[in-house]
Amino acid sequence: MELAQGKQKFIEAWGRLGSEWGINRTMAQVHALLLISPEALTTEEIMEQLSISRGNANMTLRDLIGWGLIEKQHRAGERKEYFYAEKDVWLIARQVAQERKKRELDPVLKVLNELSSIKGDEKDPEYKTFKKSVGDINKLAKNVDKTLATMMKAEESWFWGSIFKMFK
Amino acid sequence: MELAQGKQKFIEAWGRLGSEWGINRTMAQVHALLLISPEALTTEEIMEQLSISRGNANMTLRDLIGWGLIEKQHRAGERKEYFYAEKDVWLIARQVAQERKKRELDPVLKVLNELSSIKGDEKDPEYKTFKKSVGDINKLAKNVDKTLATMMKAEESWFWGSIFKMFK
DNA sequence: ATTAATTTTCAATATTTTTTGAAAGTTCAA
DNA sequence: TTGAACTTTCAAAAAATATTGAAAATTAAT
Repeated sequence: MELAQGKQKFIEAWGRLGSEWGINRTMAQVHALLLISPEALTTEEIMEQLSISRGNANMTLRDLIGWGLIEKQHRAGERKEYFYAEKDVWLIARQVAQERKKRELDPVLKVLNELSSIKGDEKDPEYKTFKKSVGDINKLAKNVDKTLATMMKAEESWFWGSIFKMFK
Repeated sequence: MELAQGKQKFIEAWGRLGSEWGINRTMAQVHALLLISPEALTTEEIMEQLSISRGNANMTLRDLIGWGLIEKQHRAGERKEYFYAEKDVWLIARQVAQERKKRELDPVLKVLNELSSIKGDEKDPEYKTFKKSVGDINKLAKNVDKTLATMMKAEESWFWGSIFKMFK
């Protein structure tokens, strides 16, 4: 396979994966494009390479900055802004984990905790089943939460090293 | 908070989380409803409680069966089908992990492996960056893959026990 | 201050995804 | 076999989400 073809495939695959996981396809594709670009790109170049509009490019780039995945760069004597992607994949993974934890897991944990404190008749099967399921999910979610928090502070080699030692 | 109110909140929260993670909102809500039901429910009851159409209920229930999260039950002398959700949360987590791995992670790993084998000029920054990023993502994805495979076979207490020992 | 380059905004439009509901299909007891 | 109970299908409609593009806002050099 040719490099140019490979790039296309990578951008497509990343976009598909993103949309299956609740991330806007275009956002994943812009990220993919920047990930494999040695140099920072301008909005113009991104628009052209992915055939998207200026408005779309602008909003998507802003979101990616919000996720901490890319940064704006300025060049002396130039008005244009350049965009460059963080290339450290472990850092990216932690960044995404952190954002999704904050935006999605934390709010659910809050609700689960509220729901865990509902009182009722222990003889009522409706109440018992509700309490059991909510309680179990709450415990699982807390474990996930703690693990993510640790992962966010960890070095990649240490993290996977420990995982695989544990699974040996 | 009342139990009835709590149930509503749980169904809503589960639906929201589902849609943020690429799972159809209705599917997550039907699953939530069944999770907190001590008894199996009929299509009719599900339609009514969630205010959804027969067609929607039917398709959603079939999907949930496909994910291995609920099962059909028959009752002697009755024509109607009843639906009952697996209540073991750890089993549910493993089931979901397994399905998503199969449907989404495995295809991406296949593409990444192909892309990793592309040859090119080591002096070309375009090639070098492509190769590095794809290679790094590939490694990370393989680690995730192995960890999920182990999790799928593991007992809950053992799994979290090991995780937290490791992070101590 | 002016202006040309560039970025941002957002109402309108397009696309994708989900849902509906009625018709067709199936099942089984009589 | 018939027909009532129930399930499945799927084309059409609705809802949700993403994208466009042109106008407005911003910026910085002169």
